[in-house]
Amino acid sequence: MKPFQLPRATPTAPIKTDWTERLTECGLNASRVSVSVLQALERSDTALSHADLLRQFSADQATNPVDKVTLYRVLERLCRVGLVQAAPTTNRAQRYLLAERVQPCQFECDVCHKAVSLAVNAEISAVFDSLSEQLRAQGLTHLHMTLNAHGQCAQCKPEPHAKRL
Amino acid sequence: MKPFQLPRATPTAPIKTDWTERLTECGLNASRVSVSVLQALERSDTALSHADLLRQFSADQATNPVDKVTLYRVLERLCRVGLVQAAPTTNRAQRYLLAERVQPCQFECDVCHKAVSLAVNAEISAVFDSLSEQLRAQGLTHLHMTLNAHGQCAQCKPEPHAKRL
DNA sequence: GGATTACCTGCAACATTGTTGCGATAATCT
DNA sequence: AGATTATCGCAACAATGTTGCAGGTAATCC
Repeated sequence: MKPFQLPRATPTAPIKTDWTERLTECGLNASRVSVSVLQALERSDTALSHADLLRQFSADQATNPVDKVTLYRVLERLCRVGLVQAAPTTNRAQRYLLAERVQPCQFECDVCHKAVSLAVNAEISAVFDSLSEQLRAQGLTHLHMTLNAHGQCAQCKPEPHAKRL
Repeated sequence: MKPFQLPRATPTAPIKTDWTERLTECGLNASRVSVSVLQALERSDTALSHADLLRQFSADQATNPVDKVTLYRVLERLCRVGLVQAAPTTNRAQRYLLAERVQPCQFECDVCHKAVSLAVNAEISAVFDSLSEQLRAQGLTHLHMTLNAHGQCAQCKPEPHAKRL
């Protein structure tokens, strides 16, 4: 199984990166680990897994050690308040990215787990908007919305009626 | 954390349930475990996890024993050929259902992982169709497409500017 | 129909990912 | 500064998924 990599995130607007203030606004403490995680996600082009983040932190272990359990809890908190978004993959590895950078439309290969971003046109935006409304009407706080396609990429495509694979 | 439950699947058309034939068409053997899994998914109203299926099979262990590794591999095969669909959740537990029963639009609460199905209207169908085309153009075999919204349900909604949660 | 080949199954051991409990520490409030 | 409460870190654990390999079963070839 080839490694999974989310495509580059392309933020549409500049992100407010005063993490101390944003954490406070969300009712969280501006703690060392929380801020470090947000900064790491901000620096990264791609969505990062728990393991990725842990690796980064263990690199400068002397200056900024982070426990794995703490990291899980920080990520859970950041997701809960909506600053960060978890992107589940069929890979079973959770990946995290700043909520502002969520990719709305993606294709993921069920075999190799490669991801491809799809173009977002006006129709899709309209659908997202109308669904947002439907969600609010049902008392659901909608933090983000994604459209995911699954299947096989060109490399992994099976011959449909071959006797065997 | 409350247990996660996918909503009832509502197939739009009757499913062709001659699993032996369908497996053969896909280039797979109509083996005991494969057929059992497909039948179990067919019987079930909801998407089933690997653990759910294993529990079912161990109930009639004498007649139909299934190894957990075999089950993982069967599910992987069925997903690969597109008969079955894996539905990843933010829960980290993979759930499986017949591809024909995939729910296209869902909301999942990031806190309690409860899922709610959303109405599919003509606009959404149109978007799905246009994306299907875009996928084919890129050499991607599109087996299914889902629109997922995440956030907090009414029960789990945080007070936005409260001092603490 | 028997040999060959590819597919499928089961067991054991292992790897990865995430969780719980609890005492210690650090951030925030007054 | 002192009280209060969120956050952190460690250890142990739980759940989920994977690899390697030996053997079994089904499909194909001659």
